Amino acid sequence: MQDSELTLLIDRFMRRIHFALQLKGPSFDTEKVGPGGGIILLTLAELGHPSLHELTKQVARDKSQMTRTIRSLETKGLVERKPSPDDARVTLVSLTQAGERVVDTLKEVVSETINDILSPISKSEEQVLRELLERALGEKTSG
Amino acid sequence: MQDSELTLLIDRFMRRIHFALQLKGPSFDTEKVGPGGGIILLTLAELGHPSLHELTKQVARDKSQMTRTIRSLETKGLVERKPSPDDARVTLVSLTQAGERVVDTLKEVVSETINDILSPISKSEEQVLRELLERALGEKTSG
DNA sequence: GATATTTTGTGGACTTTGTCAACTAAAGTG
DNA sequence: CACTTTAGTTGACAAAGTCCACAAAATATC
Repeated sequence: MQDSELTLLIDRFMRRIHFALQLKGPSFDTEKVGPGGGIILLTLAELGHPSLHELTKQVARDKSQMTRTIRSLETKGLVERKPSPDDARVTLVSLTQAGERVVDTLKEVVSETINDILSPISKSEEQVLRELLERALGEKTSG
Repeated sequence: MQDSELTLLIDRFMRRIHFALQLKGPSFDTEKVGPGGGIILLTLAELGHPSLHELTKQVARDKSQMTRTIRSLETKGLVERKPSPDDARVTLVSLTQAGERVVDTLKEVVSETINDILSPISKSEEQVLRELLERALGEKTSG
């Protein structure tokens, strides 16, 4: 009944990450993808070659915004789009090699940041945290 | 080294809540405080009579934005501000009775929403989740 | 198989948030 | 008393989110 607390915790957590990354930002975000672009690149690395629609559902953003974000990433040469062979309506999106390099940097910096923030809890607890969130979100628990 | 995943999970989690609340929004957000206002009201309920500065740090938002959000909540009669007796620079903020009623509604709706989202995990696991986040954020673990 | 209806993606217009820098006034500091 | 720091406000601008209408392909319905 007092679970609204959890929302505040999650919100604060995300903002902590956001703030910390913003400080480091200028030094690593050479392509200026920003937080929005970053999350999409990382998600793309996870999904492989999703359609715009799948990507939109996964990151829970508005589809019109997804169109624009992807276009901006495409302009920067970090992302590729090609029509699906199966369905002429859908566009498949994937990382370019340049995009993958950016993802590598992102992963490193984000992991570092998260580690700082999570320093008060142990590695095994961190694993528990991740597992719980995955289950709650209905994602693979197997891996 | 692969902790960037956790960022994506947290982001998705928050967005799930955001989306779900947005659907319910019109039916309960009669004062139109929006997500930003809501988080601040809930935080106020937690903190009591913080200064603007304390509130800003807690929710990790920009101080200029805090000024504006609080003003808009004040205009709606949900929040009160009075100068601190100790320090003429600081403004203390607190909920009005109307504000507390809004908080009650918010808590209820948010809890409901969270419960839906957290249905794949058990109550005790939820407790673990909260405890871990609190520890990570350096908040009271005692209570 | 011509006609709705749904799905996928795009574009425009607008609101809300976020960011940055300048500025006032009160404390604190030497 | 000058000098710096802190709390809060304001303005201008950038980024994200929201809504709505639309086009084209796929699906469903008759």
